[in-house]
Amino acid sequence: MPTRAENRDDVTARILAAARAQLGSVGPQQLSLRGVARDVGLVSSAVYRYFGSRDELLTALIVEAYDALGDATQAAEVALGRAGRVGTGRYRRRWHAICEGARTWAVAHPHEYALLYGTPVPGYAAPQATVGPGVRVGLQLLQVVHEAAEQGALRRDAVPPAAPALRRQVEGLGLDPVLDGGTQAAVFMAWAQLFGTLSFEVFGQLHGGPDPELFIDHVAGSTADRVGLP
Amino acid sequence: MPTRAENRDDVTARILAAARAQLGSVGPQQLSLRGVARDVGLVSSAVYRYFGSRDELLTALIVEAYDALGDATQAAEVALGRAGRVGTGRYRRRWHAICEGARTWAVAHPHEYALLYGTPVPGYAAPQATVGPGVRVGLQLLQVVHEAAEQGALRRDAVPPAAPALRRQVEGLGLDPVLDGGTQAAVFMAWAQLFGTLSFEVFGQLHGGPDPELFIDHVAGSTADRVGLP
DNA sequence: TGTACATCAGTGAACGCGCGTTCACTGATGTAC
DNA sequence: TGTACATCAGTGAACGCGCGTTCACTGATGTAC
Repeated sequence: MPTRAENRDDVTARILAAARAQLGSVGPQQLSLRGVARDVGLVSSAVYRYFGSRDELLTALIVEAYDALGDATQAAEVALGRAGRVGTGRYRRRWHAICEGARTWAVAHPHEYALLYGTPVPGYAAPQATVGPGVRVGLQLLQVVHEAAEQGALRRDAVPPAAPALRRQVEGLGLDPVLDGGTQAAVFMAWAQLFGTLSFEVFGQLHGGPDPELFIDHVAGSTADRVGLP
Repeated sequence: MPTRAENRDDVTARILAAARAQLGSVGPQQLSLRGVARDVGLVSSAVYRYFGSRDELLTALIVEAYDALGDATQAAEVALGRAGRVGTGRYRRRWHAICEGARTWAVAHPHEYALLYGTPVPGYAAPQATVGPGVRVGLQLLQVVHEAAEQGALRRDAVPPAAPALRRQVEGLGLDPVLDGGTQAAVFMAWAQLFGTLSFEVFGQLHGGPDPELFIDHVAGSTADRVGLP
């Protein structure tokens, strides 16, 4: 006999699952609260016991999706095992694992990807709660470079020089006390490169261009160079 | 006294203008045929004399927007005048002009930008007509590199090496007979980097990150390096 | 130049749809004494 | 342990909305002879 609280958690999870499933076949803008309610077997108004509005449901989905993506890339890194911890090129292997893990997730979940990196849902203002999960992959990339720098392994000469104004501005963000602004800017660039590439693939801009699988590997390798990974 | 054909062109243009204007305040998915009709001062069914369906109207808008973007970047290049034709760094100046022209347009027309590079409109399959206009900026970037190569000015040692499989695949696309696959792959990367960066800015992912204006300059410079521009 | 007919733009009503959200309600689950 | 009351999940009807598209129509613009 489930307690009330247990039941509540269960139904909440089922609503989210149904919403996630709906994103499997339809874009974020099309996601309808009534449709979700139907799939769960609830009357539409019942959903309001769990989420105050459609926007709240969307926020929960966004956080969930960011976390799923972050989990995927983290798992890809962890899956390297020893190869990610020791030996020449361990930083590059981790970097590659993150990039390819992100691609795998994006291709497998195009609508969830669109929810995160596509056109913002209109009238929806991303609340603070989505910021943290939203930068997980970026921080993960930064972390690899950070560790390489701590080990003195970073090849700073491979990092493209940045204008002083940009360096100062980026350093002012206080993201990483170890890395200079130019290197941090390179990580930002790599981050935008990664998701730009994924968006091109998922949104169909790469049609008639390079093969996505070969291409992401090339992208990972080139960006690894430019952030100075050995 | 306008002839019938003139009138038709005029009304078609007014419908498109109203749709474009609607994109100024609302995303592509929200764009409604009835709303457009209202703005033009027509009854909704009258629009069907000009566009067979909402999708046809969308297609026309997409082509128009791609062309507006392409015109903007081309104009930015042309505005360089002599500086874009002679002297050391002329290729880099053109490359910068294109990147910054694209950013200016994107920031000024966020919803049109979203129409082109955001989440694809659901149920809408981009027809052939959008392919040509859709690659204008990419081809423009390629052209700069192509000309540099023809003048023997390209620094191929600055281009990151690409895996043979990718080189072959890209060369098989038959886009440019002068440039090797590795260089073409670098142009593709730069292209994805540019629009990845713009999407991050327009869609709000760059919040709390690098200053967009400083950043796009850095992006343009770094990508110019990596495609081998002198 | 004038007439007869065809073409076409625009109207207004209607169809059928799905949406988010509110509200008064019922009945079951939990809590306090 | 039993009773009285409070909390809460879920119901079903309703509100008001805007949407894309179809259709028979009117009246004006064009064309052929």
